[in-house]
Amino acid sequence: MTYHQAEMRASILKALAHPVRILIVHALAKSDRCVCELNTLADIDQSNISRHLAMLKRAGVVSDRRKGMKVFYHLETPCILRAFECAVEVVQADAHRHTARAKNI
Amino acid sequence: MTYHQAEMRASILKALAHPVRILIVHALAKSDRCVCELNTLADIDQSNISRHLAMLKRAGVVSDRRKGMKVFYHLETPCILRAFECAVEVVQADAHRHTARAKNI
DNA sequence: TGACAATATGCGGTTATGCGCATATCCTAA
DNA sequence: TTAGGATATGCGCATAACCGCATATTGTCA
Repeated sequence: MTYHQAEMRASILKALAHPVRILIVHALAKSDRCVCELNTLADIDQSNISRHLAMLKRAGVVSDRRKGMKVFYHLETPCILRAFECAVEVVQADAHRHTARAKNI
Repeated sequence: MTYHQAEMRASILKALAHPVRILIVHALAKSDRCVCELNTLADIDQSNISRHLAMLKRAGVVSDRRKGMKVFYHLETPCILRAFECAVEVVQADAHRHTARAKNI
Protein backbone atom coordinates (compact mmCIF):
# COMPACT_ATOMS: atom_id res chain seq x y z
CA MET A 1 0.00 0.00 0.00
CA THR A 2 1.33 3.43 -0.90
CA TYR A 3 1.49 6.30 1.54
CA HIS A 4 -1.02 8.17 -0.59
CA GLN A 5 -3.52 5.34 -0.38
CA ALA A 6 -3.04 5.26 3.36
CA GLU A 7 -3.72 9.00 3.49
CA MET A 8 -6.97 8.60 1.58
CA ARG A 9 -8.18 5.92 3.96
CA ALA A 10 -7.07 7.90 6.97
CA SER A 11 -9.13 10.87 5.83
CA ILE A 12 -12.27 8.72 5.84
CA LEU A 13 -11.55 7.27 9.26
CA LYS A 14 -10.74 10.71 10.61
CA ALA A 15 -14.10 11.93 9.40
CA LEU A 16 -15.70 9.23 11.55
CA ALA A 17 -13.45 9.58 14.57
CA HIS A 18 -15.54 11.92 16.67
CA PRO A 19 -18.30 11.06 19.14
CA VAL A 20 -20.80 13.52 17.68
CA ARG A 21 -20.19 12.33 14.14
CA ILE A 22 -20.61 8.76 15.29
CA LEU A 23 -23.94 9.64 16.86
CA ILE A 24 -24.94 11.32 13.60
CA VAL A 25 -24.04 8.33 11.42
CA HIS A 26 -25.75 6.00 13.87
CA ALA A 27 -28.94 8.06 13.65
CA LEU A 28 -28.79 8.28 9.85
CA ALA A 29 -28.45 4.50 9.66
CA LYS A 30 -32.13 4.27 10.63
CA SER A 31 -33.40 6.97 8.27
CA ASP A 32 -32.61 10.34 6.77
CA ARG A 33 -32.75 13.23 9.22
CA CYS A 34 -32.83 16.99 9.03
CA VAL A 35 -30.32 19.09 10.93
CA CYS A 36 -32.93 20.12 13.48
CA GLU A 37 -33.47 16.45 14.40
CA LEU A 38 -29.76 15.69 14.57
CA ASN A 39 -29.33 18.76 16.72
CA THR A 40 -30.97 16.96 19.64
CA LEU A 41 -28.40 14.13 19.64
CA ALA A 42 -25.97 15.98 21.86
CA ASP A 43 -25.95 19.15 23.90
CA ILE A 44 -23.92 21.31 21.55
CA ASP A 45 -24.40 24.40 19.45
CA GLN A 46 -26.32 24.10 16.20
CA SER A 47 -23.41 25.56 14.26
CA ASN A 48 -21.28 22.75 15.55
CA ILE A 49 -23.62 20.05 14.26
CA SER A 50 -23.64 21.84 10.93
CA ARG A 51 -19.88 21.73 10.82
CA HIS A 52 -19.75 18.03 11.67
CA LEU A 53 -22.22 17.34 8.89
CA ALA A 54 -20.09 19.34 6.47
CA MET A 55 -17.09 17.18 7.37
CA LEU A 56 -19.00 13.96 6.79
CA LYS A 57 -20.22 15.33 3.49
CA ARG A 58 -16.75 16.33 2.37
CA ALA A 59 -15.57 12.82 3.19
CA GLY A 60 -18.31 11.38 0.99
CA VAL A 61 -19.99 9.61 3.87
CA VAL A 62 -23.28 11.49 3.74
CA SER A 63 -25.19 13.54 1.19
CA ASP A 64 -27.68 16.35 1.71
CA ARG A 65 -30.93 17.32 0.05
CA ARG A 66 -32.93 20.47 0.63
CA LYS A 67 -36.64 20.20 1.30
CA GLY A 68 -38.17 23.59 1.97
CA MET A 69 -36.40 25.23 4.82
CA LYS A 70 -34.89 21.99 6.06
CA VAL A 71 -31.89 20.09 4.83
CA PHE A 72 -32.02 16.32 5.11
CA TYR A 73 -28.89 14.22 5.41
CA HIS A 74 -28.55 10.72 4.06
CA LEU A 75 -26.00 8.00 4.82
CA GLU A 76 -24.30 7.21 1.51
CA THR A 77 -22.07 4.39 2.64
CA PRO A 78 -23.69 2.05 5.17
CA CYS A 79 -20.59 -0.12 5.20
CA ILE A 80 -19.39 2.32 7.79
CA LEU A 81 -21.64 0.61 10.28
CA ARG A 82 -19.40 -2.43 9.96
CA ALA A 83 -16.46 -0.28 10.97
CA PHE A 84 -18.42 0.72 14.04
CA GLU A 85 -19.13 -2.91 14.88
CA CYS A 86 -15.42 -3.52 14.80
CA ALA A 87 -14.82 -0.59 17.11
CA VAL A 88 -17.31 -2.13 19.51
CA GLU A 89 -15.44 -5.44 19.35
CA VAL A 90 -12.19 -3.71 20.22
CA VAL A 91 -13.78 -1.87 23.11
CA GLN A 92 -15.25 -5.08 24.46
CA ALA A 93 -12.04 -7.06 24.05
CA ASP A 94 -10.31 -4.30 25.96
CA ALA A 95 -12.89 -4.43 28.72
CA HIS A 96 -12.43 -8.20 29.06
CA ARG A 97 -8.68 -7.82 29.23
CA HIS A 98 -9.03 -5.26 31.98
CA THR A 99 -11.38 -7.35 34.10
CA ALA A 100 -9.11 -10.36 33.61
CA ARG A 101 -6.13 -8.36 34.79
CA ALA A 102 -8.11 -7.03 37.75
CA LYS A 103 -8.89 -10.61 38.81
CA ASN A 104 -5.25 -11.62 38.65
CA ILE A 105 -4.13 -8.78 40.89
CA MET B 1 -26.46 5.02 21.76
CA THR B 2 -25.10 7.09 24.63
CA TYR B 3 -22.52 9.80 24.21
CA HIS B 4 -20.12 7.76 26.28
CA GLN B 5 -20.45 4.77 23.96
CA ALA B 6 -19.86 7.08 21.01
CA GLU B 7 -16.72 8.38 22.71
CA MET B 8 -15.38 4.85 23.20
CA ARG B 9 -15.89 4.03 19.54
CA ALA B 10 -14.42 7.33 18.46
CA SER B 11 -11.27 6.61 20.43
CA ILE B 12 -10.75 3.40 18.45
CA LEU B 13 -11.36 5.06 15.11
CA LYS B 14 -9.09 7.94 16.07
CA ALA B 15 -6.35 5.44 16.82
CA LEU B 16 -6.67 4.21 13.23
CA ALA B 17 -7.10 7.58 11.55
CA HIS B 18 -3.52 8.28 10.55
CA PRO B 19 -1.69 7.19 7.40
CA VAL B 20 1.31 5.78 9.25
CA ARG B 21 -0.86 3.80 11.63
CA ILE B 22 -2.85 2.47 8.69
CA LEU B 23 0.38 1.32 7.04
CA ILE B 24 1.37 -0.35 10.30
CA VAL B 25 -1.91 -2.22 10.70
CA HIS B 26 -1.80 -3.22 7.06
CA ALA B 27 1.68 -4.67 7.51
CA LEU B 28 0.74 -6.45 10.72
CA ALA B 29 -2.21 -8.06 8.95
CA LYS B 30 0.27 -10.27 7.12
CA SER B 31 2.41 -11.18 10.12
CA ASP B 32 3.88 -9.87 13.33
CA ARG B 33 6.68 -7.36 12.88
CA CYS B 34 9.35 -5.79 15.02
CA VAL B 35 9.72 -2.04 15.25
CA CYS B 36 12.82 -2.08 13.07
CA GLU B 37 10.82 -3.65 10.25
CA LEU B 38 7.89 -1.25 10.65
CA ASN B 39 10.38 1.59 10.66
CA THR B 40 10.92 1.14 6.92
CA LEU B 41 7.23 1.68 6.06
CA ALA B 42 7.55 5.44 5.89
CA ASP B 43 10.35 7.97 5.93
CA ILE B 44 9.94 9.16 9.50
CA ASP B 45 11.88 9.14 12.74
CA GLN B 46 12.05 5.91 14.73
CA SER B 47 10.66 7.64 17.80
CA ASN B 48 7.63 8.56 15.78
CA ILE B 49 6.90 4.96 14.79
CA SER B 50 7.28 4.00 18.42
CA ARG B 51 4.72 6.58 19.41
CA HIS B 52 2.24 5.43 16.79
CA LEU B 53 2.64 1.88 18.03
CA ALA B 54 2.04 3.04 21.58
CA MET B 55 -1.22 4.66 20.48
CA LEU B 56 -2.40 1.52 18.73
CA LYS B 57 -1.51 -0.49 21.81
CA ARG B 58 -3.35 1.87 24.15
CA ALA B 59 -6.40 1.52 21.92
CA GLY B 60 -6.20 -2.27 22.22
CA VAL B 61 -5.63 -2.73 18.51
CA VAL B 62 -2.18 -4.28 18.78
CA SER B 63 -0.15 -6.08 21.43
CA ASP B 64 3.60 -6.28 21.88
CA ARG B 65 5.97 -9.03 22.89
CA ARG B 66 9.67 -8.70 23.60
CA LYS B 67 12.07 -11.14 22.01
CA GLY B 68 15.63 -10.32 22.93
CA MET B 69 16.43 -6.82 21.92
CA LYS B 70 13.48 -6.55 19.58
CA VAL B 71 9.82 -5.91 20.30
CA PHE B 72 7.32 -7.58 18.04
CA TYR B 73 3.87 -6.17 17.45
CA HIS B 74 0.79 -8.23 16.77
CA LEU B 75 -2.61 -7.27 15.36
CA GLU B 76 -5.14 -8.17 18.05
CA THR B 77 -8.31 -7.27 16.18
CA PRO B 78 -8.24 -8.16 12.50
CA CYS B 79 -11.82 -6.94 12.12
CA ILE B 80 -10.15 -3.58 11.63
CA LEU B 81 -9.27 -4.65 8.14
CA ARG B 82 -12.99 -4.60 7.37
CA ALA B 83 -13.09 -1.00 8.46
CA PHE B 84 -10.31 -0.30 5.98
CA GLU B 85 -12.22 -2.02 3.20
CA CYS B 86 -15.09 0.30 3.91
CA ALA B 87 -12.79 3.30 3.76
CA VAL B 88 -11.66 2.09 0.34
CA GLU B 89 -15.28 1.82 -0.78
CA VAL B 90 -15.96 5.39 0.28
CA VAL B 91 -12.85 6.64 -1.50
CA GLN B 92 -13.85 4.84 -4.69
CA ALA B 93 -17.47 6.00 -4.54
CA ASP B 94 -16.13 9.52 -4.19
CA ALA B 95 -13.85 9.10 -7.18
CA HIS B 96 -16.75 7.87 -9.29
CA ARG B 97 -18.90 10.79 -8.25
CA HIS B 98 -16.14 13.19 -9.23
CA THR B 99 -15.57 11.69 -12.66
CA ALA B 100 -19.34 11.64 -13.25
CA ARG B 101 -19.56 15.31 -12.34
CA ALA B 102 -16.59 16.10 -14.58
CA LYS B 103 -18.34 14.44 -17.52
CA ASN B 104 -21.49 16.48 -16.96
CA ILE B 105 -19.61 19.76 -17.03
C1' DT C 1 -41.53 42.97 0.98
C1' DG C 2 -40.60 42.03 5.85
C1' DA C 3 -40.37 38.93 9.68
C1' DC C 4 -38.99 34.64 10.99
C1' DA C 5 -37.36 29.66 10.91
C1' DA C 6 -33.56 26.49 9.45
C1' DT C 7 -28.96 26.03 8.22
C1' DA C 8 -24.16 27.52 7.15
C1' DT C 9 -19.96 30.29 7.77
C1' DG C 10 -16.36 33.70 9.69
C1' DC C 11 -13.78 34.61 13.77
C1' DG C 12 -10.96 34.04 17.81
C1' DG C 13 -9.48 31.16 21.52
C1' DT C 14 -8.45 26.63 23.60
C1' DT C 15 -6.95 22.07 23.34
C1' DA C 16 -5.13 18.04 20.99
C1' DT C 17 -1.90 15.86 17.39
C1' DG C 18 2.19 15.12 15.13
C1' DC C 19 6.95 15.69 14.68
C1' DG C 20 12.17 15.69 15.29
C1' DC C 21 15.78 15.86 18.35
C1' DA C 22 18.04 14.40 22.32
C1' DT C 23 18.20 11.12 25.74
C1' DA C 24 16.65 7.37 28.69
C1' DT C 25 15.72 2.38 29.17
C1' DC C 26 16.19 -2.37 28.21
C1' DC C 27 18.71 -6.17 26.47
C1' DT C 28 22.79 -8.90 24.70
C1' DA C 29 27.39 -10.18 24.20
C1' DA C 30 32.18 -9.61 24.69
C1' DT D 1 30.82 -4.49 33.71
C1' DT D 2 31.00 -1.96 29.70
C1' DA D 3 29.83 -1.11 24.76
C1' DG D 4 26.40 -0.92 21.60
C1' DG D 5 21.92 -2.09 19.27
C1' DA D 6 16.75 -1.70 19.64
C1' DT D 7 13.03 0.69 21.49
C1' DA D 8 10.66 4.21 24.36
C1' DT D 9 10.03 8.80 26.41
C1' DG D 10 10.62 13.97 27.66
C1' DC D 11 10.58 18.37 25.51
C1' DG D 12 9.40 22.15 22.67
C1' DC D 13 7.40 23.70 18.57
C1' DA D 14 4.14 23.86 14.58
C1' DT D 15 -0.18 22.81 13.00
C1' DA D 16 -4.85 21.02 13.06
C1' DA D 17 -9.24 20.04 15.39
C1' DC D 18 -12.92 21.67 18.07
C1' DC D 19 -16.00 24.94 20.08
C1' DG D 20 -19.28 28.90 21.00
C1' DC D 21 -20.74 33.20 19.57
C1' DA D 22 -22.23 36.28 16.22
C1' DT D 23 -23.79 36.75 11.72
C1' DA D 24 -24.73 35.51 6.90
C1' DT D 25 -27.58 32.81 3.77
C1' DT D 26 -31.60 30.49 2.10
C1' DG D 27 -36.35 29.62 2.08
C1' DT D 28 -41.41 30.30 3.69
C1' DC D 29 -45.40 32.72 4.52
C1' DA D 30 -48.25 36.52 5.87
